Amino acid sequence: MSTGRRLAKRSIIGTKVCAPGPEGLLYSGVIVDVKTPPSYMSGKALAPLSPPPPPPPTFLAPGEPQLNADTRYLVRFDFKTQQLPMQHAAPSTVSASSSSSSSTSTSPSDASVIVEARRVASVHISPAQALRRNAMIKEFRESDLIGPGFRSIMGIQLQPGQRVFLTYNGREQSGDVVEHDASKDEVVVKITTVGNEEPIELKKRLEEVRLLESRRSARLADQDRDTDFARLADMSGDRRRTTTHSIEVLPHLTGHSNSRKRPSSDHQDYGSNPGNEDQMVECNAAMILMKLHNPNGVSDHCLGSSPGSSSSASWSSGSASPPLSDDGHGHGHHSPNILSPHDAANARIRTTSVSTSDEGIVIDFKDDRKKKSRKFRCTYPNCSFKEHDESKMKRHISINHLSKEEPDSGDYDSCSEHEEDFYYTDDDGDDELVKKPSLASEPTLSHRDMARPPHEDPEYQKLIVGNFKQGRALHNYNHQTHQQQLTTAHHSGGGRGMHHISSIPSNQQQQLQNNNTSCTPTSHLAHHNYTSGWPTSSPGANTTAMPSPVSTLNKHARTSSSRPSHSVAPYPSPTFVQQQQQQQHHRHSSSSSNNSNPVSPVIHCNSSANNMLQQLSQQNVTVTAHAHHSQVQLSSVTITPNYHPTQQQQPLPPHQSQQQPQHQEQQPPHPHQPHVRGQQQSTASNNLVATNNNNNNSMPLQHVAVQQSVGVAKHTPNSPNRRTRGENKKCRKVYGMEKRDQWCTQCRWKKACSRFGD
DNA sequence: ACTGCCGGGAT
DNA sequence: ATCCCGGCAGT
Repeated sequence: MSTGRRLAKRSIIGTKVCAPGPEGLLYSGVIVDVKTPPSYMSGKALAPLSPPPPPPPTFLAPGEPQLNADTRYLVRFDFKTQQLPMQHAAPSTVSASSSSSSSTSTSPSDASVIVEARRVASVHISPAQALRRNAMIKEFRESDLIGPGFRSIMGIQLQPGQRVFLTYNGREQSGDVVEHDASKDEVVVKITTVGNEEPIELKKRLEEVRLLESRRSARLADQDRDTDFARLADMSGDRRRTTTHSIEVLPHLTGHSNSRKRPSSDHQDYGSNPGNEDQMVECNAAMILMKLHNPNGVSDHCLGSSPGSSSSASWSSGSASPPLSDDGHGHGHHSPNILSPHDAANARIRTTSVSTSDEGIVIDFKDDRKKKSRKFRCTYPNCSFKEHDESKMKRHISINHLSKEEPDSGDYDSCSEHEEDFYYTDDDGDDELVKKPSLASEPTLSHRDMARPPHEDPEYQKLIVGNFKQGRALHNYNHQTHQQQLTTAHHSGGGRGMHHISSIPSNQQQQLQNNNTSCTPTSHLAHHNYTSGWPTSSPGANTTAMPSPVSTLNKHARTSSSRPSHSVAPYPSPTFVQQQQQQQHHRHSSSSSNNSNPVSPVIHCNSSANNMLQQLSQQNVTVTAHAHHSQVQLSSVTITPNYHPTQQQQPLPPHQSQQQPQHQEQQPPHPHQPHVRGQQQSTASNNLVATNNNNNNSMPLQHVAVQQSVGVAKHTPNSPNRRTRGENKKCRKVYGMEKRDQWCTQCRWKKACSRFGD
């Protein structure tokens, strides 16, 4: 701002808000100044009459007394003035006069419009300042502003054409309001999705749309961009499809103009790299990865291991937009990621409704030949019915076990209720070897679950958790007869909720997974394969609740410090760990509500780890799970491509250091099972390694290693040796923001305090 | 939400 | 070397 010093972080100045702009629309902007009542003069008279305004209160914290209803906020809109149908003259933008007289009160409100031709009389202006010169500044009352600390979007009547942001497919999309029916709380938003020329219209509730773009770090934005290969592939053309707005967004909105923005070390900033070479490099890398995952060249689900990415990146790159992760059929590998939503949707539906057992990710590797030879086995307790025809199987379940009336159509595939899916399983011969009861539940991860990083979208999680709870509440009903085998000791809602998933129409599941937009289905926590068919599941496998690695992703316990003063908590002994596991077991896995990641239901499942491993094994990845030291909880998961065509994983000795892929001679008929169980039950091991070759096609052996390292000091990849947070007072605390110049240099630089450091 | 501070970019 | 800031992670 006007002071050379950088603003205090919590100064209200710089806050991003939305304010009414031209045509009754709301535009984003930044508070650049606050005028408190004493200095406030009538907005209309402001520009011409007032003397040069006093320097703005630089360190004005929100909530400070002088902020009251009379306070006026100068908001600099993010768009450029030239683009506006407003009438302030462009010349004024270059006038350095502080009394720019060109400002006219053109807005419907009493806010005055001025153009920032600032008191910065200095000769030199930075590019950023130059940019700002084009910005339009208006003055608003507090009540005019929408944003954090001001009004919320609720209660606002959105005008058609209003630019809004919403979460679509797990990522932020901008769109334009087509219509807002406040009475129905329904906002129709038109968005243009990548890879889809046709804008689509979504119905959202008001609370689901945002006026401001999410405040995401440039890095995250990069990550988002960079790892979305579908998007990349589509980016050759016009990257920025803008909709009807003619207002050009300032570059900084899109994260490109920040001169300080560091080019991410692990992510190329394509935004600033118009030549697409880097994109190509990364695309190629992605292709290679995918080939690694599936040497057969069959199009693969991109589980998303971005090259060189850290743990979080690995997952989040899986954030891979929905379209790119779904279809494994027949696209070769030329552009596996480019799918029309239609295709993707079909694939998804197909996956959800057809695959019932060992699929999830796996299904996509199966070719048609495979499918033809499939056999389905009823998993309902005490029923060993087998059937080659899936429809018949469903019919069998429906009629015999679910006591359903036969639907008119008799077409179980198109039936919207897929409860039957829950009670049968793919019974391929080779599957049978693998599926011992102890292994219990089938992989419940559709690869979508794996690919999508819900932690990236808090809204998404919120929604789903909410839905799950809702579902739990709603579904205390007639399924109890089918529950017996689920959990004997603890019959709380978790199991029921899980169970319930089976009755969710696959298209809804898909929609939920995919899109948290309008549809609000009920409970979706788990996948239909949740254990029910496996009454003899071993206790250990059955209830090892493993909280979602995704939700806690990338949280590394800071257990080591370069600081001597830092006391490192003793790691729990392996026994302790086991006790923990058992406790959790006894507490019952219905603690599903504790799990914040309903999207990867495998986590909730019996032997969920195994399932996940199975899934991941198909991806030829190594999963490294770092557990929090005090719980058996995955604190982070690292997935790395791990191609060992001729080797398999072997269980790690408990003391073995983690993150070392272990190998084992290939060829045990069904290797993963005993190993996993052994580990889980007997061992007390901090490491859990599962091997798995349960793939039904003849892919090369792959392995998965999940290493639960309990209590082993882990460092965040980018912050090894991070010192623990000091207990002592820091300059900030001692002096406060007001006396920042009294801080020690380190504190000023956001470094470890050198004055009060511990 | 706030805060400490690391990593790393800019100058 | 200094300044600055994004962002992670602990509280």
